[in-house]
Amino acid sequence: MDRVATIRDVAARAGVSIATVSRVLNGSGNATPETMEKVRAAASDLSFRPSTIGRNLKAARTRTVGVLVPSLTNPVFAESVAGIQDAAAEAGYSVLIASTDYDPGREVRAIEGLLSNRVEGLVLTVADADRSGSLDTLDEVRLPYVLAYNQPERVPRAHVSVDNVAASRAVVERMSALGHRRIGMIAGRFRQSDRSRRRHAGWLAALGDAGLPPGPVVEVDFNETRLAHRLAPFLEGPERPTAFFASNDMLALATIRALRDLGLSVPDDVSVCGFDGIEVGRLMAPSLATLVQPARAMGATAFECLRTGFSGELQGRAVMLPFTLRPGESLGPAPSTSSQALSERRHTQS
Amino acid sequence: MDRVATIRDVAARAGVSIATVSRVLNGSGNATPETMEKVRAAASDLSFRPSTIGRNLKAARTRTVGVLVPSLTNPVFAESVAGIQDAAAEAGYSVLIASTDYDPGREVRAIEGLLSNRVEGLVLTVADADRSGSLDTLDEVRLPYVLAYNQPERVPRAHVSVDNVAASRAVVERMSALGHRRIGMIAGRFRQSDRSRRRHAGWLAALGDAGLPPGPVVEVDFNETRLAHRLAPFLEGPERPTAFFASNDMLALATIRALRDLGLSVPDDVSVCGFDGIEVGRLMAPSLATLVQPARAMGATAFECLRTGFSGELQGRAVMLPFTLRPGESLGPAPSTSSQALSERRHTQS
DNA sequence: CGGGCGCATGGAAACGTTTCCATTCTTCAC
DNA sequence: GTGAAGAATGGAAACGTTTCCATGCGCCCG
Repeated sequence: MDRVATIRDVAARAGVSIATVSRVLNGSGNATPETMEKVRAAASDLSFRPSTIGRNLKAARTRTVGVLVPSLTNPVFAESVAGIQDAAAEAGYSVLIASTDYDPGREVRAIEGLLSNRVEGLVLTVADADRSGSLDTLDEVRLPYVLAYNQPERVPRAHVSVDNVAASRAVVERMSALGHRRIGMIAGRFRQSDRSRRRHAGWLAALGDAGLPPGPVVEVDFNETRLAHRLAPFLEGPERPTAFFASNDMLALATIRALRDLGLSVPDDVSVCGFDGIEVGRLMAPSLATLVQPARAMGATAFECLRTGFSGELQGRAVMLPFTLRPGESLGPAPSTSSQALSERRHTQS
Repeated sequence: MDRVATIRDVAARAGVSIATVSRVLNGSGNATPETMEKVRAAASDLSFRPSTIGRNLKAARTRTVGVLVPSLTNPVFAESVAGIQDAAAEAGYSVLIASTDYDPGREVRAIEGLLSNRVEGLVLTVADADRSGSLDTLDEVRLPYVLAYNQPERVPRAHVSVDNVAASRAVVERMSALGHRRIGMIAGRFRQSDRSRRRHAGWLAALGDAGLPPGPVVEVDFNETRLAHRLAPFLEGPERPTAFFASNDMLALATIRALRDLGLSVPDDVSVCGFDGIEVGRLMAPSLATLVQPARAMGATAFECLRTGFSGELQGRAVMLPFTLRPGESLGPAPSTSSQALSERRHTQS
């Protein structure tokens, strides 16, 4: 009696067959007005909700998509998941979610789980789309998927992203226009992230075009949050960078924090620009200059691609979303007499 | 041929019955070593993954929990979802997620969807746990659920939260100890949020205990991000507050931003303390002082309560998690000669 | 040497739907 | 009035599992 009502209960109460109940409730086939009325009344009395699991079994489709992200606590992924969510709800799909916390073991288990749940497809962001066991598995079982944020270089895989190289160029060009000549980069591990590699490539290319020498590159781990000791070695001497490009916003925030801890002012001594466009960046002081990816649209678009079968026949296709450069107080003009002013201020401050 | 393998395919390939395949793969019942070997080989050849949907239908349990949050893009919810995720993965549960974006219509649809998917229980955060149609629905169908963050006042409902009143008192006591005598509050709409009401109550009580008059209360909408015009009226005159307590961190950030826009310095002119303990608060300048809720543990605990049947017989029970006050640069001592210093600075700045 | 016991295995039902097909009944045209 | 067409409805199969029950077999013990 605590059991939830089944279609059989409804049929019994309405005095019809289960076939009729099904037809009435799904609007398929015809039925007498009074039959429809009886059925609807019975269903409502019992607060009957068709079991999607029974339905799925029969229909061999689940109307469920899987989502796999490295972390929900990074706003850029949270936002993209929200976009997927919106689009999925709109289309009547459910969303089964899993996060990996950058743990390969958890990643394969998560994929196994989603596969067992017979999701119709996946939207996911992996560390390295060129070298991913999980993606190989998906290819093997022929389950459609669309990558978000990833931009595979060698293996053709359906993905939605921004043009990371062009976007990074835009950042560097901006810095260059502001008078910066020595521009460093803080980047996620190249071996672990296709995005980081691409963004580094764009940085390097733009520097070349501008005739500037590449500044220091600091590779850091995803969850590294104390960067002061990593940056300190590069901040001595007259050749020190006046600007840093961070390969994502969390790194940019950590960088700003570290620079402050080291007694430097942002942007007076050193400018910082991030990549992602997280919203909190607007609220802080100094507000974060960043290359904005349309995160919500990224998720929504990825879902839409998936739903419209984009990755079935059209495998390996890519959608590039537009990016914009959001100005912010963390990115200012290069200091004019940088070396003196800086040294003095640091002495008085410490 | 593009079909995924079923247990029947495995049985055929191994030359045994489906019953045997099921037993071997589930480790239930006995089987000859060579039979087990054959079955495992066949399953692996076909990369067979038992369909949880077939399994669920039979077992009448889905090993799936539903999660409903107002928004995934608020870090405090994202973090709690991550905690649920962790605990669920650990326990072999899948997580079906839905977000409402503070839209009641979306909320009921989301609940309907989760119900149809036959989740075994829900962890959710609603606007007002005392007046929620969704919760009434859940009570009606007797589906176990545990609230996270919510702290219902009148209706007994299982929940995991911090003691919002005590926590708010702690904030006010801290402010009072720092010399603040006029303390305002920025709060989410009371009608829409039990948390906001509780935190307001704590604020009020603590002020009373300290013999301080209640400062201005500014009620704002959830997604209101430009607060300058709302705050401006309260920042004139000698009786203006020297500190604001914001009922959540997003509001605190918006408040700091607004104060800066109005030419005030945080914390030299006005202090601000938030509530939630979001991580980004640490990274910004000034770093955010905030009442820290253990968000991840909140999610994990809520899931655990759900799993262990907490809300079945033990309906209406509550778990209170410990909170801490995280100091931050946004909360400093009250300005000594506040009125003169402030007025002058404002004039020179604007 | 025979009876019984226990182990390995298979057959079949059940879970909650949808849907094909068959059946009954109405109705209309000739 | 008769036949056919079509509408309303019901019966039953199917989806992929798990699990109860039955069957067959080998072996041990008396």
